[in-house]
Amino acid sequence: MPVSHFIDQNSNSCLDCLSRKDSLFNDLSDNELEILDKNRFSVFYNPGEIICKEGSKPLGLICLNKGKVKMVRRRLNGSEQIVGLKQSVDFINFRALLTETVCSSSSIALEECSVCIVKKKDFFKIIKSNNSLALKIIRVLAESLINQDNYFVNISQKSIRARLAEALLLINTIFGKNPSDGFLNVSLKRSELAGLANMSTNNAIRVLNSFKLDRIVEVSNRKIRIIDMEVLKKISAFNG
Amino acid sequence: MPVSHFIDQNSNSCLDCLSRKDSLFNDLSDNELEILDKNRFSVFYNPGEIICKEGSKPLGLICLNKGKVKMVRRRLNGSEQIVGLKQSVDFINFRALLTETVCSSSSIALEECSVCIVKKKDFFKIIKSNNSLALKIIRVLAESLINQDNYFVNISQKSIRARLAEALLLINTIFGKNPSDGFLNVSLKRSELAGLANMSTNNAIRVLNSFKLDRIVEVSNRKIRIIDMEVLKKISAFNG
DNA sequence: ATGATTATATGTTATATAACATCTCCAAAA
DNA sequence: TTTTGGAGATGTTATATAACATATAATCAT
Repeated sequence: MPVSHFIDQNSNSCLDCLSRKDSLFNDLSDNELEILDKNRFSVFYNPGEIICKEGSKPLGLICLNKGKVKMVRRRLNGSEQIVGLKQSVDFINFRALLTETVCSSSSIALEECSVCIVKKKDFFKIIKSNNSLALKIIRVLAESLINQDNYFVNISQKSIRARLAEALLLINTIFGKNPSDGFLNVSLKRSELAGLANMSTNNAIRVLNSFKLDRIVEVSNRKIRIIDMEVLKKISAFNG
Repeated sequence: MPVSHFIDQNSNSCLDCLSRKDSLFNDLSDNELEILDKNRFSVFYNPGEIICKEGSKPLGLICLNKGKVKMVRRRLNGSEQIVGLKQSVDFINFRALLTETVCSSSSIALEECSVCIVKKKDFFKIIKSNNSLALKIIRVLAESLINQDNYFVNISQKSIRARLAEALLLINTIFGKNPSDGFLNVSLKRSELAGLANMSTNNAIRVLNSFKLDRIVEVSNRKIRIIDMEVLKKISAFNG
């Protein structure tokens, strides 16, 4: 499988990485970037491949430069629960790195992905000396706590209908839509929608079809287009 | 209601606050402590009183010196969901402070409580200049993300029986038991147990009674003693 | 292309949990 | 004392969602 068409963009150096501008590293000094860069390496993943597995410890700071990733944990019954979606330029399995514990979820490529891996030691060296970076990380972590909180409300309080609506809105927010045809910018199986909205695959299929009948979304295989965003928001908010 | 019996301990100065030793502030310099102390004030709360309300912004850094607190959010149907338990020396509504957003849950005193409130500006001044404190906060936040993650698994994957078992174990972990008689060190209504384990009050009552019949716990009104910790752990782990 | 495998669709049934309805008990107020 | 109200207990019913079964369609490997 060809992956070479996006090797060039990130593999030279952190200093001229285009993705860096949108990351937590946007205002590091050249000196700091050189430290991060020294032991850095890039890895490419094909769709479905595991980047970092639940239960293992991350090799280093994993920076998703290109592609889309799902964060997955296995349920007690064996099915998969999707606890997050990542795109460039997100850090992956970041909490596990910071706490030096095992990952509570696996990161799995949804499409061709390119990641950079920075040595843990190098990363810690920077945050130990760069207070403004540390403050940024605090803010990001605190924000993701709030996100998780909202996620929690969805799962614990809302009906499957509201949850699926929420899941579609989340996909729209994170991955966006194709500007030309308006379809959501990612291809997910029904079982993945189910994992994201925390319900059985069966119910994800049924609810999605009911949205389709109600002309709230357009569905053709795995391509989904949101027709009526407002109604979807109402459904997700009020269990409608 | 008399509260004066514990005023003395914390109201003098951050420098000689006994609780500080167990907090994130344990190795601040005297100079830094003086900054925190300058605009600090203490507040006492009676059981049931709201310390900081969901939807509001915290006045400053709220440091729980004494007493027990529940973190509560109101459900869509009006009932209360308990999203956390706090004891001394925890910071309360800390995320909202860090992100300067509104609180996603209310902090409510479970018994007589004493809190110190440090001016937001003073707190930020310290973390901006003290990198090792910033790193500690990063770690604490990352750890609470992991906690929330586990909480999430409970609520979304386990049966009510497993969830109630988990709730009892959590209470035991956070508040501990009375050394003399072994009863859990807090008095909660059935509806509060229900809120913590995310189920209807009815079901909390029923499941607790079934635990009692099975001789897993001893219950007398709101006093609960865990008899068989191992069985409780099994139930919470395997939906037993 | 063709068969094999996996995903999707849809009807039916089972089940966990919430909701409702009483009833009792206890504590605080009158 | 009586009264009142909230908490707890317990039986019954309703309902949302999962589980199962089977058929069809789509995707993948050969």
